[in-house]
Amino acid sequence: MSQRKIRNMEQFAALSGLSRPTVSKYFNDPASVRPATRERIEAALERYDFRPNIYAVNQNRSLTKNVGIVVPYLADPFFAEIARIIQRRCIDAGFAPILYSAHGEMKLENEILEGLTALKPAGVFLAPLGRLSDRAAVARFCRDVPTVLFDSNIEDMGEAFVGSDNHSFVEQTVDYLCRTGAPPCFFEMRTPANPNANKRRNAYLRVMEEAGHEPRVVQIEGEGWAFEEIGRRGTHEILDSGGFATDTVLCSNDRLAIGLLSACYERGLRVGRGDGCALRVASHDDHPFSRFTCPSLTTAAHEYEAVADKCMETLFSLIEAGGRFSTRTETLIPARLILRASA
Amino acid sequence: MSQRKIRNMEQFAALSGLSRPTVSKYFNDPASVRPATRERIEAALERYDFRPNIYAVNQNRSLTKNVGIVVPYLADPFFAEIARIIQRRCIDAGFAPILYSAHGEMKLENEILEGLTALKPAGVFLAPLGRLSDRAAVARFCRDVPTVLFDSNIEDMGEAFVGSDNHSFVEQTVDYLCRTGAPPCFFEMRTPANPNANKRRNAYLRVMEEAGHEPRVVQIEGEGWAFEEIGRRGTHEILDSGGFATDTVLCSNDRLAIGLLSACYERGLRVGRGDGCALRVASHDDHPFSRFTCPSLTTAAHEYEAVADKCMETLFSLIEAGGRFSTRTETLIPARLILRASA
DNA sequence: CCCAAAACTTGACACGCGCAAAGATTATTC
DNA sequence: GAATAATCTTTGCGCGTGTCAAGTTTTGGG
Repeated sequence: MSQRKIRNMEQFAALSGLSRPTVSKYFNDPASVRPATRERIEAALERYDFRPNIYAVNQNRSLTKNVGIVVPYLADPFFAEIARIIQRRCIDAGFAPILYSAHGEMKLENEILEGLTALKPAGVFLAPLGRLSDRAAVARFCRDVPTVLFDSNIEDMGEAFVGSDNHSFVEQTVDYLCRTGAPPCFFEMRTPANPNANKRRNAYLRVMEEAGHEPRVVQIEGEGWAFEEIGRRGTHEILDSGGFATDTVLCSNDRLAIGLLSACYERGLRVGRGDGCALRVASHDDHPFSRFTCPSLTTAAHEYEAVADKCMETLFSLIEAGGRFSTRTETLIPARLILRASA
Repeated sequence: MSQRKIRNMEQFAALSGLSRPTVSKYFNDPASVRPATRERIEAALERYDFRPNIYAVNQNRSLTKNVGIVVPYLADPFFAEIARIIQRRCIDAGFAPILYSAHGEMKLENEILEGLTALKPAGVFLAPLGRLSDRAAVARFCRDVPTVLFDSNIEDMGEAFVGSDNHSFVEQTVDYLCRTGAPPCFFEMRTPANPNANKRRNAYLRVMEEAGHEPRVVQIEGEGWAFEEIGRRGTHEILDSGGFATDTVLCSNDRLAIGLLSACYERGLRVGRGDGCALRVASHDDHPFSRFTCPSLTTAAHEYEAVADKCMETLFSLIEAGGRFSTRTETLIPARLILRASA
């Protein structure tokens, strides 16, 4: 490799014995130049290791190759995992994904959206904070940037939504629990940030009624994203004041369940479906750690890959459609029940 | 707010009744213009909502406001947490942090570094993969971009290193365990990806010898980043073949410990320091979930905030120094012992 | 070998802003 | 109120690439 540094495409074109416009064409679409020409460029590319200045490139483009991925809380392994998969898909598709986390704060989400607008991305995957989102700011963003909402739906916002079929999640866990023991009560936060929580509660109510069981919802207090601690404290409070109404608890999500299991352990309460167990616990999400709780957690799993694939597919057609869909589509992906030791 | 869209700074300057260079000065440093002028610009800003085109801005700046943050595996909550704090600090300091995860793959780490070079960042925080890193690629990157290594040290690479004082971590856990019961054996992966693992083993050997105890290292097989599963399987294998040499186990890191605790639970083996407990377990990192394991995990905690602060401080002085330090500094931050139920 | 089509070169303008020099206008100080 | 400093305006070049039009060369088919 030559030591000499290439300053711009002009120089590089000269070194490869071609004109700058031809080289420019190549970088925009390698298939648009004659094979022999492509080979010459690629040979030169190996020797001189030149990359077009992305700032100069994007200055004239109205549409960049950037794709934004915005999640509400990256320290939540569920989002880390889904972001990881989407990001990989973007790279494989030739896009430049940029990952952002709002860290649970509205202010930060707004800042991210504003900064992202300035990047002129080809498209954005946005999992909004939910209840804490600044709806006006999100709406403004969706107006300016082709956006696919995921995980957390906000009505009429973005060009499409890809998320979980919460009814499928709850139906499967409730069905299983009812089939194998007492009907579950439903354990959740009173004021959840995420709209999925409300959908899950409603699904629980419906499924229980359809099955002829009396639904019982247990709501605990707590704000923020420290779900495990909220679940742990809430469980202690419930156990201090008489315990759960049934011996079967269905948690709104795995992180609450992790806290619940932790509290049960602290009290010497055995959880599981065997003899000597005081409680059965199930949940939703298949959080990466739910395999390692004590006992391991029976849960309804997201189809991470399917969600990511559907997201990508949706964004592709959105980009091809020029950034707008005529009608907003909503895709809900069903769950997969995973039986483990807790229920 | 006027509906009319501002195309460029020229237009915006006209609308605020000023010249473009003055407005340009304002955006580069609001304090560099007269207060009266600033007010006029900010008034116009509220009415017209203009932002300089970042691509045009960065094209001419030799130094952008971008800061890269590269971690080896974002689905590991430890990295999610440290990245979160650093990112916030960057924003507060007026930088534009961009977060990347290599997802445990060398190929991806290389791609990230290449793409990051093209962004001409003011500086980069890099936590390399470690053993799996392409040393030549990392070296080349560090040559081109002002880099502060963190978490995982690679000799002589980057302008500075900020990480954990692994000796302090191990010293505190070993001391505590020896003081309160049997000296621990050391539980780790045979071929760890992260250099900290080796430092911890060496520290264990030294501290044990200094205390006059015989060190015992237990190594389990496994590749990749699924530490919990590796720890769980490894523990089962050990328990199948006679068990640990002592009733006290010190894990190299919390994620292995989570797997170990999971395996113990599956076998009905009680962990903790009370009567009827078969095993004491301690570890290192204060992983965000170690509070909720069963039992909760005694561990040596990273000073997340201190590490992040030191990282920022180092990058600031690096940027001020023009991207190069005359001598490479290494900062090691000691641990804080956190006593919980497992030991 | 000729001819049309395809692919290339040449030359030039555009993008939006940083930056610098020179002159004009304000603020500050004594 | 004059001298000085600070700030602003005007003018214009430069950054590296996209893109276009016109002209030139190469390619492939008959």
